[in-house]
Amino acid sequence: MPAVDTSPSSRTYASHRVRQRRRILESAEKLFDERGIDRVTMADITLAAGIRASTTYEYFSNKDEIVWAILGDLFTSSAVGAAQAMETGNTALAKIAALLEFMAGELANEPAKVRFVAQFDAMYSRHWPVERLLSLEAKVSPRGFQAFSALIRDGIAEGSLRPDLDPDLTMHAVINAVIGAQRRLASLGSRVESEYGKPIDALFRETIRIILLGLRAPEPIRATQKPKRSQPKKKRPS
Amino acid sequence: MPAVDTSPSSRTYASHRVRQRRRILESAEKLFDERGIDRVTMADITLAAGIRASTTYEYFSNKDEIVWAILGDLFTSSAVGAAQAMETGNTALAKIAALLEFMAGELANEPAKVRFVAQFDAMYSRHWPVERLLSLEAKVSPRGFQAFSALIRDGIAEGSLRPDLDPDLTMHAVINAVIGAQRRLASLGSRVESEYGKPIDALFRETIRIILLGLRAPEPIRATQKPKRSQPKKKRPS
Amino acid sequence: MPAVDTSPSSRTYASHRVRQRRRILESAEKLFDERGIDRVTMADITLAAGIRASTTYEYFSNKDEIVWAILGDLFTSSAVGAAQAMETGNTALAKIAALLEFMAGELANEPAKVRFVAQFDAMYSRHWPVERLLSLEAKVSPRGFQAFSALIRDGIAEGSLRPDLDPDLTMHAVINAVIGAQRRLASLGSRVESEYGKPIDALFRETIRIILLGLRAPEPIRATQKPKRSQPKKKRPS
Amino acid sequence: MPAVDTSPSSRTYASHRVRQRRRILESAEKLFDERGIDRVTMADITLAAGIRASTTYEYFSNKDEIVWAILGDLFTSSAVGAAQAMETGNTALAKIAALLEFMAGELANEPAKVRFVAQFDAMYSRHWPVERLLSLEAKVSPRGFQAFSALIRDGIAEGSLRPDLDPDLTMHAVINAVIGAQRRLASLGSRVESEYGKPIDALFRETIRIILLGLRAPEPIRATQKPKRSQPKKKRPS
DNA sequence: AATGAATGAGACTTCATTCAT
DNA sequence: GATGAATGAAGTCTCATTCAT
Repeated sequence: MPAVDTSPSSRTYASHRVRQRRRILESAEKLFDERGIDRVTMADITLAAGIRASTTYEYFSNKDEIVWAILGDLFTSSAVGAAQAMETGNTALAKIAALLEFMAGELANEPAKVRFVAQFDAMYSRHWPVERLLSLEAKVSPRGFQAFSALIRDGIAEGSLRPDLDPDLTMHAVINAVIGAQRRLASLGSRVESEYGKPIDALFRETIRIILLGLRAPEPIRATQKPKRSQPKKKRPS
Repeated sequence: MPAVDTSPSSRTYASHRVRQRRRILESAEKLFDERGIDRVTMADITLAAGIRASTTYEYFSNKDEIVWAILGDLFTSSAVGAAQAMETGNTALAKIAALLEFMAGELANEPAKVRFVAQFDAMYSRHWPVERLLSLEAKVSPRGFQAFSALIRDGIAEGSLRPDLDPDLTMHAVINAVIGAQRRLASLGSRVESEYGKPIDALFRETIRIILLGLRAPEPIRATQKPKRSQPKKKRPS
Repeated sequence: MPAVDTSPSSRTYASHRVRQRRRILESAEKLFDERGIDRVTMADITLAAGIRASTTYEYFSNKDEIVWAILGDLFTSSAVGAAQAMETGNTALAKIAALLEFMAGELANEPAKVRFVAQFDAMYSRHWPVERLLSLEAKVSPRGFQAFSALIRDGIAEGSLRPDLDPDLTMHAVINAVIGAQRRLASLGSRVESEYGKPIDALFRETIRIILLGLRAPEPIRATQKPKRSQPKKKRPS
Repeated sequence: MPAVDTSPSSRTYASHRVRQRRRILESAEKLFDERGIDRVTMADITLAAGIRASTTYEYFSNKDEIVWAILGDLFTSSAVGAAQAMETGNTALAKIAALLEFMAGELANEPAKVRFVAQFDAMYSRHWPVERLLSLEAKVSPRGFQAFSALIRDGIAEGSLRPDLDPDLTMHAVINAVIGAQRRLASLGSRVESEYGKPIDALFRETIRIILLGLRAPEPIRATQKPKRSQPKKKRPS
């Protein structure tokens, strides 16, 4: 991407195309969230974008391409954010905490995006061409999930994580659970508060806290000393 | 399938009706899982059930009714199973463990059912009449979620759960996370193994283990003794 | 019709059949009026009659037969009433007045019946087998419309009707106009009052009055002078 | 039809659209007349118009819209014609005569249009949204029916109409009767001649003649003698 | 006599997509 | 590059009617 004259110079064909494309994607994303992907028609999308249905085909060859494009954007920004978040931690536990915290942020700030991926997972992930999904994920987290095993191993070695964790299993399980929780909360939306009586964010952060408690090494140091006072001081990790 | 006309007294209109209804629901459930609810047509369902499209309307007034009927059955059997499971535990922690274990069983034995509910949550729960959902849930768990708060309180009192848990929050967070994890694994299906390299069941049980570790009171006994030997003995809860 | 045990003895098959048949016809007539003949389904009719759709076919071989049956009843009772009414008059003018008055009564007392025939005229009379219609009408007014010509001739002779009327045309024109007016008022129903600001009955009687004024021989009193030359000169207005 | 692409500037999208729309309406009108509104399907209409069923929905969002469009056209052209006709008369009686004559012309020249409105009145006017009907009528005859009262009053004042007419009632009654007669004759169509033995036009004109005779002031000329006592005595016949 | 069940035939409508302008 | 028009293919649902019980 060598300085595509994105925003500034705007009289070019190229920049116009980019803008139109973005408008279509934004309309689509909004509608997909409001009504569900399968309940949105091409006409809905394009009208909301202020163009005519047939024009859309100048930008996307069909509806699926729109879904893929949105998905790609979402994956990318998620992956970038997650990677950045993990850089902030010192210990393995802190890295994991930062990752989960990043996901809490996504849920709080961009629930629509989370819902979109939730839809995709539930409805399409099993039916759409696997190769394409894989290539999307590969682009996003190049080294795949191998890094996770190393992370757990590091944490055990440095003493921030429980020693009895399975390096090849734990992190996948944690990620899956947290993503699952995040998407479920996003999907239920306002129904969460009306049914559970608690704000979404509080629920999600409690989930994170419990999971981190489950990962953390059980008081390795303090064990030799007076364990009594230990808990009261404890604050939510993260 | 030797005895064809099983079920209640056959040959009656009523029993025939029940059987036909069941056939339709089974066909529908299978197809919904295979293709996604919105990608299944009434004609698909009825042909799979061995009847003609118009006949279906003698049993269900429209497609949504079929979805609701399946959903109702699923909710009911889940709720019954969950309640039974929880009766087996002595401590609060054991009850919770039994509940989560029940969900692991669902995932392992009836992934299609789990996937169906996952679809519903992601696609329809926000768009379908709320009242109906609520009445369904009310029928299923009459006392709603109040019991959860009491459970946590009991656990703290009896010493099986961490004392710093929030009785009104924790259990909701746990349930949400575990349901989220369960449904996500069910939705991803075989992709889990090909991407994570681990069987679904192992991942889910690891999730359960970590969460229970996070809930459990931190080694109240060990504090007075030699902590060294403690972990080796530890077994997965459940 | 040799004393068919219609109402009294009611345990017979025959009487049961007659009652069921009547219930079907009554339900149908009501619904036809409420929704329009083509908008009523067999299921509607039979459910309203408290029987099941398939049972209807024990009484009427199809929907059209129901329409014909209702139509036949209506024609018959109208024809009988009209004939009776006309017997009351002494002069031709009085007979005609009595006939029109009878139609005012129908409109006031049985608007639903009038509307039904209006529907039939507008929608079906041109499309349904003509022979059947004719045979229905023949049964109803055996001598057809020939009697009308004689009536006008009598009226002219006796001096109650204008001498310049065309015996073979006038009465048909009058009947057509009055039936047209009657059915239109019945069809418009409550819209008449809200648009014209006058009750249906008042409008219809004014119509009758004007027509009778148009038919009546002009000023029998004036006969004191020279009546001979007056009418011959008259020409059609307009 | 030499010049095919008549109408406004052809070749434009707009003009094409107008032409297509007209073709659809013409096909529909024809079929509605031939078979009855409810017996005509969208497919019938579109095929008759030389397009495909789905194309119709580019022009009318459903069948009802087609009916309304036709109705609107018919109302408008009728109202315009009626207004023009009434301008030709000098006296009130002449105006009324001109109006009725205009309706005779409609019946003779455009029976299909008359039949369409007859159908609508009988079948739909009571069931379709009243507001829409009213707005249609309002557009057509802005001053509504108030003008009619004035007309009768004028006629009485100038001596062309009977002095004992009710200004607020008579004209409504006349219009209703004549419309009723007109539509009935149109609806019965060829059955009129075969049953009554008289051509439609003759019957309708006889109706007009009688009504006008009923409205006209009785023999103003004969006033050469003693006119004073004649009218006051007159009472409603019947 | 009554009716539950079944269904063929179709009606209306939607929508992604193509194509000529 | 944009778009009006057109449409095939499908989908949901309705209903008069038949038939076995």
